[in-house]
Amino acid sequence: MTYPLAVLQQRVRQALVAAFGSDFATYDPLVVPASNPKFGDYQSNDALPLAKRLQQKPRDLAEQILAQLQVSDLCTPPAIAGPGFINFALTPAYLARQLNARRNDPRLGVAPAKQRQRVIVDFSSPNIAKEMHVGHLRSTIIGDSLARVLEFRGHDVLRLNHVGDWGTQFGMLIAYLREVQPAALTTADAVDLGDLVVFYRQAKQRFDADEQFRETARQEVVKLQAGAEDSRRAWQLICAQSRREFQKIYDRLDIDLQERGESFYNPLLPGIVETLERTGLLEENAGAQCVFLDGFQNKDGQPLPLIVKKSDGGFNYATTDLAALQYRIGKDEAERILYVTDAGQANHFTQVFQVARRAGLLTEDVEVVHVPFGLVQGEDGKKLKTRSGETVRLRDLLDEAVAWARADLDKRLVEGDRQESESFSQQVATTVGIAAVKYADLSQNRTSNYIFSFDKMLALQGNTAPYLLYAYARIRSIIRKGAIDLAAQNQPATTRGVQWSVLAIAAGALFAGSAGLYITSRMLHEIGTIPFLAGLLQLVGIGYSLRFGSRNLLRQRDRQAFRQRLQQTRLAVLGEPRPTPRLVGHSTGAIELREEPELVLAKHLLQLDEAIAEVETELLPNRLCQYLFELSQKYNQFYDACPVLSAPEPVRTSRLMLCELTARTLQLGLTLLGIPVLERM
RNA sequence: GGGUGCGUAACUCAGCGGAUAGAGUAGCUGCCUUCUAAGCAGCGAGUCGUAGGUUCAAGUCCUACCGCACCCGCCA
Repeated sequence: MTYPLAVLQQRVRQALVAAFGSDFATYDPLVVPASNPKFGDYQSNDALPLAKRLQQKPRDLAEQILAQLQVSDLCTPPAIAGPGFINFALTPAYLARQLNARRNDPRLGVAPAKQRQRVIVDFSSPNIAKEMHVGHLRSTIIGDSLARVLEFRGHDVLRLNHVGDWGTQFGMLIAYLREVQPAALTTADAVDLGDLVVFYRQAKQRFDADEQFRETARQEVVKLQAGAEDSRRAWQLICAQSRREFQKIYDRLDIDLQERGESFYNPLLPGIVETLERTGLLEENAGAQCVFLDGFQNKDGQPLPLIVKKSDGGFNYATTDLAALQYRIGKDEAERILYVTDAGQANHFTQVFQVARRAGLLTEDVEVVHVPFGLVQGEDGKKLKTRSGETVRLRDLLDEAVAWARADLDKRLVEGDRQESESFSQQVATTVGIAAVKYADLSQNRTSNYIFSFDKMLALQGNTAPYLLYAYARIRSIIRKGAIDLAAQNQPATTRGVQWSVLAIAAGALFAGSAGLYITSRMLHEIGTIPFLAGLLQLVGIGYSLRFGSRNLLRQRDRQAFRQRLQQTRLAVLGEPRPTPRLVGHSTGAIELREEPELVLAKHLLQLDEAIAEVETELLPNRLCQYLFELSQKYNQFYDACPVLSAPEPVRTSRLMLCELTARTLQLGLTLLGIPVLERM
């Protein structure tokens, strides 16, 4: 099962070899979707650039390619047009065959990557003791989506939350904590994060205003780094409080993330400086240990240093990033590392990567990519600053999005004279609101700045999540009705649906099983975070890679089980009368395509792999959004023009199956964006 | 001053060296006795910042300039 574009590329390559020799065996043909539907579905541009190389006119070359081209099994006879384009139009029979072949494939024909890689996606990364705000939204949402796509393609993905759990701000926080709430140093849960944010501000005020306090704070950092018991305890307390609050956000957003903060790399920092010393890169400047960079200058044209050890003896973030790189390559065995952070850090990463290369920490076989995204700006076009006091908290943003969606739903319920349960309304509003927030972010090219606006983000028309979810819900509605009819006609009553009691038992078993898995995987994880024990494990011969693999397996099964439970809860809450039988397997009919909207929809369904492949290589989730939006548009056009349930057989069954494939494609795509679907809305 | 990114319809943005540059919003006009109208069909809207260059072909690549934003030695 291969997608049309890949097949055509292959055929063009074969034709080129036949026409011009084996030099073209490794040539990458320029086959692309047609620029305009009137030219067909795909076009080859290969004749044009070859004109120079082969000293012939493009149209003549096109003729020769055409003479060797064998595509009669999928296209109408191709035609040469314009200066030398070759246009392809897929036949309805081929489209139908391809779609039929995908009906029982959960991957919808999207093949796993040929070369599976171990990929680290470093994203989200908020700072401890601060609240997550809109600035974290982009990293979190984009990073999650990229990780999902890479996982779907079969890569071994490690999602790391590089939280800011270390650094000078902790000196300030601990010093202040010691001053105003000494009880917190000994009693658990004496403060909560709501207070902690205020607490941070107060500490900062104190820090800015009082020279003496600044000195105390500095000493506190030294004590913490030296491992003083009570300082460490205060630090852990602050981290734990913060972590709990972050987790609430991640749960709401359905983000799976493994915390491994900056402090994790602390033991490796002196080694990094030693390595730099040994490789002769380290220089002292004004009391600081630095590496002077190639191609970076300061205002006076002097080489710019990357400081790895401050004059006060402390390390800073560049050192931590170098250590993290070393660990991720050496211990995690990463082959590709993605850093999903704002574009403002581009310089920093270029510098760190440069030093890492020169020091031999980073070798050619590892790909490190800074995946930048634009700023979150206010309506005034200025950056939304953390300390402005005007920054929108993520919590509030999500609340507001949900409230907005709820108001809209309530209005629709009144207008449509519908009665729905409170839990239904809550479920729909929550899903739609959060989906809207995610989609608004993902659907934009991440490199451009993002003008933050409730109005636009939560608009429920146009290229938005609600539009896609609505298209999905409409399809499911048809399928429910159509499938039930089909069942009444064709199926004995005994096979109808699943008993709720059976479901309940299954859910219970799943829960128990996954809890067990969770505990096991958690233990393995905890062991792994203690370097000594991890080393011991290696000694016993388990081996790091084995551990990594098994943990991922467990995590994946764990996740699947959780998702299934969630799905069941959703069904129950949404009050669906009975589980919807899948069409696949119920019907002996096949997809046949006659009407134009059916063909247009079919062709688009067969471009899913192109969209996914683009996200994987370009790391731009907006390409997938664009694909899904166009798919929804094409489905809605089909919906308008082609009645499904009232159509005579075999058209009815064929269209029902087309609906089902569209629904599954939408669901898969949205899942890869981190957005769940709704059966009804 | 140096660096990075951006500049496309009234607004928000897509755009992969290829044929006549696309969506969505907002505005206007139609379409619900028929599968969910959060929908569909239609209309208007452009010197792709400016000027050069590379190329058979440039919104896309290169150079310069203009404008905006961000980064630039001990924060991350």
